[in-house]
Amino acid sequence: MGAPKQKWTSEEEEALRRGVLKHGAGKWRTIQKDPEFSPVLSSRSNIDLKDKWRNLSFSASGLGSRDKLRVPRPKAPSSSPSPSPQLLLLSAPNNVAEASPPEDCEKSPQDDKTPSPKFSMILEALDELKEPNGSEVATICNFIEQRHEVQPNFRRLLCAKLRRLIGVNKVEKIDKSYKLTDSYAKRALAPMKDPSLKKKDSAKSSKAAKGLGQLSPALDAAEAAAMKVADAEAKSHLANEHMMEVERIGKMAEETESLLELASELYERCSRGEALTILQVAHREF
DNA sequence: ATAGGGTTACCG
DNA sequence: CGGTAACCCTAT
Repeated sequence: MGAPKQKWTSEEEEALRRGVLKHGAGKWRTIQKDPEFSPVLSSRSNIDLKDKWRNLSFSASGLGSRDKLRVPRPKAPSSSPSPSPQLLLLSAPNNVAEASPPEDCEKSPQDDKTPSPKFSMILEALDELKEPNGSEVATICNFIEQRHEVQPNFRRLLCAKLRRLIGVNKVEKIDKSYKLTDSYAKRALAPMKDPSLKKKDSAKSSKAAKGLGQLSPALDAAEAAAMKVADAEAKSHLANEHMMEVERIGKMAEETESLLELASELYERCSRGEALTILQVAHREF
C-alpha cells in the first residue's frame, strides 16, 4: 500500500558484507548498531539485514545468475544516498564462483531433460500423495526432492509456484496445506508408474510417521524401508551440498585475498594521481 | 534477537 | 509465465 519497496543500494550491500566480515553472519543487530555501518544501514532493520544476506547467499551459490546490472534506485522518496560520480568501486560483487570469463567451462549440472517440468513435478507430487486435507510444503518438497535433483533454494521457489497454481485454480490451499482442486485432480495428468509402486493409504502413514517417531507394527516393513531409502537419499543430497559449500568457501578465501591485493595496488596508484577506468580495473589492465 | 517459512511487488 | 528481491509473520 504505502511502501513501494526499497531496493538495496550498493553502499548498503557493501556495508552489510563488511559487517558480516567483521562480526560474522548472524550478528545482525550488532552489525546494524555498529557506528561504522549505522549511518548507511539506518533505514534497515536487523531482519532486513538477515533477509538480504539470505538473498545474497542464494544468488552466490545458485550458480545460475551472472551479475545483473543493478541500478541503485529508480525512485528516491526522501533520503538519497546517491553514489558519488567519483571513482567508487570495490563494491565487492558476489561472484565467488568465478572471476575469469574465458575459463571455467564447467556448467549446468542441474539441467533437467525436460524444458519445463516444474509444474508437472508439483502436480505429480500433489497427485501422488493424495491427502484429503492437502499436503504441507515440507511434504511436497520432500517428495519432489526424492525424485528429482533440485536447487538449494527449491523450497522457496516451490512456494511461489504453488501460489501461481492457486491463481489458476489447479491447486487450493487449506490452512497451511496445498491440494489439487477437485475438478483438476480428476484429469489424468502425469503418466503414473505401474500401480504396484503405489501404496494404499500412504497419506496417513507419511504424515503420522513424521509426528510420532515410533509407530506401531501398523507400519509395514516395506514402507519403513522405503522411507529409510528416501531419507538416505535426502542425506546424500545434503552431503553433496555441503561439499559444494566447502569448495565455495575456499574460493571465497582466495577471492578475498586477491581482492585485498587489488585494493592496495589501486590505492597506491590512485594516490599517485593515476587515473584508472573501471574497465581497466575489471580486466586487470593497469 | 535470530532463523525460517510464507507473502507481495517487480522485472524479463 | 517464471524468477527474484524485499517484506512480513511466527516459532525457537
